[in-house]
Amino acid sequence: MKEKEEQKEYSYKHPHPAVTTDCVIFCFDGKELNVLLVQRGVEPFKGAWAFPGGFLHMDETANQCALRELKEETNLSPEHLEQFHTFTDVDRDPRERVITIAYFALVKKREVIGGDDATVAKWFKMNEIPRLAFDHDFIFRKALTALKEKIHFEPIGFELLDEEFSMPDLQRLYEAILDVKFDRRNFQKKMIQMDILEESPSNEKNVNKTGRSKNKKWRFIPQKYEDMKRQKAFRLEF
Amino acid sequence: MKEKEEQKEYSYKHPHPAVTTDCVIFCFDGKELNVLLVQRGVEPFKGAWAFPGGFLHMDETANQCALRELKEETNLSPEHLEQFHTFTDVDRDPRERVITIAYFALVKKREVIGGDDATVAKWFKMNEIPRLAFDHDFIFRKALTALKEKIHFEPIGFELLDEEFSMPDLQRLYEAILDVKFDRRNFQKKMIQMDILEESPSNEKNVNKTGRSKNKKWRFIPQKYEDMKRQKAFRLEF
DNA sequence: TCAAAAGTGTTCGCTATACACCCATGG
DNA sequence: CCATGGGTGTATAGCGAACACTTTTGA
Repeated sequence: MKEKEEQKEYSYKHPHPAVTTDCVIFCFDGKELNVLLVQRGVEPFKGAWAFPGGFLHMDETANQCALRELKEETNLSPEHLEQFHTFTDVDRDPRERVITIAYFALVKKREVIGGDDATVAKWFKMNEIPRLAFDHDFIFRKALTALKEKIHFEPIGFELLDEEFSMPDLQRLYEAILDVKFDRRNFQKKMIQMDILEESPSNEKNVNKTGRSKNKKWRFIPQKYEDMKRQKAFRLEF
Repeated sequence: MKEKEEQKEYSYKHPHPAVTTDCVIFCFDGKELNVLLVQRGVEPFKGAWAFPGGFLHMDETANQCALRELKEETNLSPEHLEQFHTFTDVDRDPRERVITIAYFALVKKREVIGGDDATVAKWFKMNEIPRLAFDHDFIFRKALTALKEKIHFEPIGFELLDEEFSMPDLQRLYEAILDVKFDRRNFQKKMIQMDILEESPSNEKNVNKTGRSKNKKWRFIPQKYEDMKRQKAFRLEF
């Protein structure tokens, strides 16, 4: 045993597990959900795909760690990371005892992604996701569940869309996330009466002879959402 | 520095945080929610009240750790522990870097509680909770929020009641947890039409001349809940 | 004896749901 | 030209919300 090469500088009276964060990042390509994966460059699971993440530093919170690793490995900086579960199975990492604090986030369309060093990062459509490293398959299933639950209570879906979007865009997004089909007219009615959207000014220019708009765009107004939330609970159900 | 006295036997190449679990345990005394606290016997925060919990062993999951500590410190063994958040503030423990995985659970009425060794454990009414050790005040607020959210989707409230309970009992429970007031008749109607309850056989014996029952009791039927859940989502809203 | 709790049904208004037509776009 | 997608309105049924009277219990 060459102890010199593997210097163990940090000692504790009791054993400590290693702690990592992992991020499940979703985007929407207009048709379906996509998920961001990075390809592992080192053992274990070298070559396999996994969620971006890494070890917690002693001077950062888990949230900061997740943001840092995400920036390093994929150049993404989501506005809002949501911690959804901590995974602690004893054997989930073959190297040593590692627990991981998992986050999910939604990012607009397909912002730039690029590895820092040799990291390869890539978007995967939901039905093209390969077998993942470690217990990341399990983490992914939990993330999907957490996302579905969350979107019932918070209008986080808008983080996936451009500032201006059409009602069918929004509907496709919700249908992709919740894996259901809605009636167009009822979906629109519900969205409008929630009073968190605003018509785009450009709609006025696109009125045809019969008085109907074409290619109608909407905007999500966070302030309106805050106002609405104070009165009644947000509840997105169909 | 007397290194001998403080033997550091576990060494790592990179620094590792310590990992603990903490449990926020709720019970219902028929009128309001209560929370289980233990009094700390050692520094830091010696004498202060905190949630039962302790350090994660290397051969157990966080869930097992939470159950073990709970059993040791309070002699409780809840059927279902719900992990709701992991707290990672850098300075949340003055001794060293410690992150804690927090759980909440609901237990029936006032089952036995007793410390293992010198641990003092005690139920506190919601409005009589003292300042807590560490960041446990913060953890508590998060636990309450998590409980309220959870009870909208899962009929976990029944874990707090005896096998047989009256409708007013159940209503008081929900009112205590959600901090709202319901109309008796609408509450009962909603509960009944969810089709997860069953009348107690003893109700038949308690019918008076006018044909009404008195002291009517109900039971929660998990199987009915499973059946119902397959058809439509459980949604407890008023 | 009296006040508070508990058992029981009905009405109304809103909203979720189902549904049809016309126009625009692009292949 | 035709198929697909998108813009718009109405009718109905079911559920949530408001509400009153009587009996029982216990102070």
